[in-house]
Amino acid sequence: MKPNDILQQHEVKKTLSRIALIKALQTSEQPLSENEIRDRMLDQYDRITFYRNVQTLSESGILHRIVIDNTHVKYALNCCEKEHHHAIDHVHFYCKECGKTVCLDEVPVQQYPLPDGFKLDECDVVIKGYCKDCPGNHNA
Amino acid sequence: MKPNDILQQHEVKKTLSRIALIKALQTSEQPLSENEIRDRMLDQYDRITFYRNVQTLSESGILHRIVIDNTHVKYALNCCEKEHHHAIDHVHFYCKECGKTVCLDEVPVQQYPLPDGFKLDECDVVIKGYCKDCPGNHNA
DNA sequence: GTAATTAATGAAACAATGTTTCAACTAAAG
DNA sequence: CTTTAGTTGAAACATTGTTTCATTAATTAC
Ligand SMILES: [Mn+2]
Ligand SMILES: [Mn+2]
Ligand SMILES: [Zn+2]
Ligand SMILES: [Zn+2]
Repeated sequence: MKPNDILQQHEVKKTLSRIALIKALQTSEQPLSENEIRDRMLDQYDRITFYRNVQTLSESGILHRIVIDNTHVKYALNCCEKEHHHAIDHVHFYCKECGKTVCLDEVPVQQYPLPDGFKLDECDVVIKGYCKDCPGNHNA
Repeated sequence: MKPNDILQQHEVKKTLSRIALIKALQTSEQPLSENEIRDRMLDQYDRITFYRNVQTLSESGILHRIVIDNTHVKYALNCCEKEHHHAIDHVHFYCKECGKTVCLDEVPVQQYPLPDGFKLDECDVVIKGYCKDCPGNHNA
């Protein structure tokens, strides 16, 4: 789907930096870090604008943030089908060796019991391990 | 259990700043942020030492870090019973209104299917919502 | 208890991620 | 084309965390 159409469909203004951001994410099968996106946006990249657009586009349901840990954050386009506003309903995988991150779109987060009176809003699940391209025999 | 005994049992040096850190965490039922710990450590607090001790004590199984998101991290003592080295086997809850964080020690993280060849190392589950003391009627 | 050894501490400087303010600019609507 | 409301980018700042290295404290050997 074309960046222009995605923006129009979600009713946010079509600007050059947003189009470049969406294009950058479309060049990859996997979620990307800010630096990986910067490298793909070339001169259309500005840090402040990037962070603002991440917020706007994530609120409008175009993309989602994946917090691996406090120092690693990835960004991915949402599946075109789903238009949830901020609910990430699937699990994420992170390879501790190569850093590759995968949206496991087919793996829904499970329901966990909460103490009485507690209300659930969202549930983040990040699985860390080693992808099939990485041996990861770190203790063998 | 006394800080001194905890440190001895896990075979790390008994220093003033480590004892003060453990004491600080023991004053609270819930996980604490760095600032909340600082306020409880008074003049025994130093940022660099704090971060180094968090690393050492977490590697030795005395405490664990809870990454709520990239800007909110909490710290909690491990249950005395369990001596897992870095495996957090339980789910965490975070109240979006008051920031209170709860170790749901009785709620184990569930098993999720991974793509072929992928190896699991750890799985972080953070549930965000509203605790029983917070209405959280943010859209009602 | 004292000396020797080994690890921990704290100052300074830095790094990564993200935010706020505000003037200039651009996209969308009329 | 003009207006207007939203977007951009510069500067400065905030938070979380690390690295280096000289000094200091904790443990071990005597
Ligand atoms: Mn995803
Ligand atoms: Mn916990
Ligand atoms: Zn890998
Ligand atoms: Zn609350």
